[in-house]
Amino acid sequence: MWGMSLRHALLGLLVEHPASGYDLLKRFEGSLANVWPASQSQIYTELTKLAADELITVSDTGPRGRKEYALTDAGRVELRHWLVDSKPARPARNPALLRVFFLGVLDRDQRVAVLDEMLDHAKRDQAAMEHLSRSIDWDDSDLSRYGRMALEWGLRFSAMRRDWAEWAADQLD
Amino acid sequence: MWGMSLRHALLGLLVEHPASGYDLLKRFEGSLANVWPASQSQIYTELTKLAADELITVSDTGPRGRKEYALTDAGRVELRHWLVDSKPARPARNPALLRVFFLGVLDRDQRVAVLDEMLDHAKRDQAAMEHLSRSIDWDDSDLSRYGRMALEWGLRFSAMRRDWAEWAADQLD
DNA sequence: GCTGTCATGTAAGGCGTTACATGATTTG
DNA sequence: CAAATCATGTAACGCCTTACATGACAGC
Repeated sequence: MWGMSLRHALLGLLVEHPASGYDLLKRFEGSLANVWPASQSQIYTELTKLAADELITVSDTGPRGRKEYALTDAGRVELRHWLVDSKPARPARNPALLRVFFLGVLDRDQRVAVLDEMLDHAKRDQAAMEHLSRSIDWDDSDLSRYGRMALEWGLRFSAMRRDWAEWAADQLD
Repeated sequence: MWGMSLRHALLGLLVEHPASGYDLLKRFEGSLANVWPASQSQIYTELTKLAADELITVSDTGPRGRKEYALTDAGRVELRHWLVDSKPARPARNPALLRVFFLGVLDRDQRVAVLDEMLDHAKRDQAAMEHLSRSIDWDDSDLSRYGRMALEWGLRFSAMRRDWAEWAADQLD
């Protein structure tokens, strides 16, 4: 029962208005990509399953086989349920930190290079998020409001990684 | 080619001395669990594959079918290669933040509850890591040294999440 | 002798990635 | 009419989780 967050991301995006798989795909390429990346094939597959489970329905069809999906009442219930009851996520895998663990295998120059790369990465992410912050036109919808909150999380996270990488590089005697 | 970090975690742990699947499992239940959780079945399966690929070999056998694995030269090369060349990990999925995105679906009390839960979670993680920090006997090995660096990352991360959750709760009303 | 720990292995099923495959419609 | 975009769907393969399954050895 736990996990399956793609389902809930899709349900969440359908709260405001119906959308096609293609529309939803675009949303996942935007700000959502930072929080929950999803591929085209995954989205279409999951939409089919959601429809089979009657959490969404095809509300309209358009040119080129376009199918617009709308949330059902059951879908809305499921989304609320997940929002309220989903238990804390277990520790995420962190490939970057895993590398840090084994830094002792490398020589000094290589260690410095690894930490530099992490620093750069953090800086680039921060820049990207600041750009995102400026490029999105924030209206006063709920998604804007809470999307901004999520973005602030990302900004603080990047800042933390930046600070840590600087501190860590300092620690290398 | 990218991904497959469990392999490299296992190779990394075998750098210092040979170990059995069971030994390695214990390591994954300890500090490594915060960075790269792995289950028993996964570890045994991956060790078999690593042996088939000749990155490790069975260096000794013991009672109860115990098999001790040691790193081969090829394994050491592969580990170094991964450490130096593995490209930045793409954005991790973040179920907690995904919930934040859709907070608008809930009513005020429920929103507060979600953010409170995130705050608690961050506090608990921080306490757990501080406990870990005290309970591990840090020697002057590489793994201790860089393990401490990774732990510092975790502490800063928890602190950031704590601060963010407090800020976000403030934003609500 | 019983219990706990040591010790390894396999199978089913879900989720994710990449790649393949196809075709309609709009726009210049 | 050519190219870009819109639009959906399927298949193969890998990783991870959960559960099942088995048995040897040590200490009491």
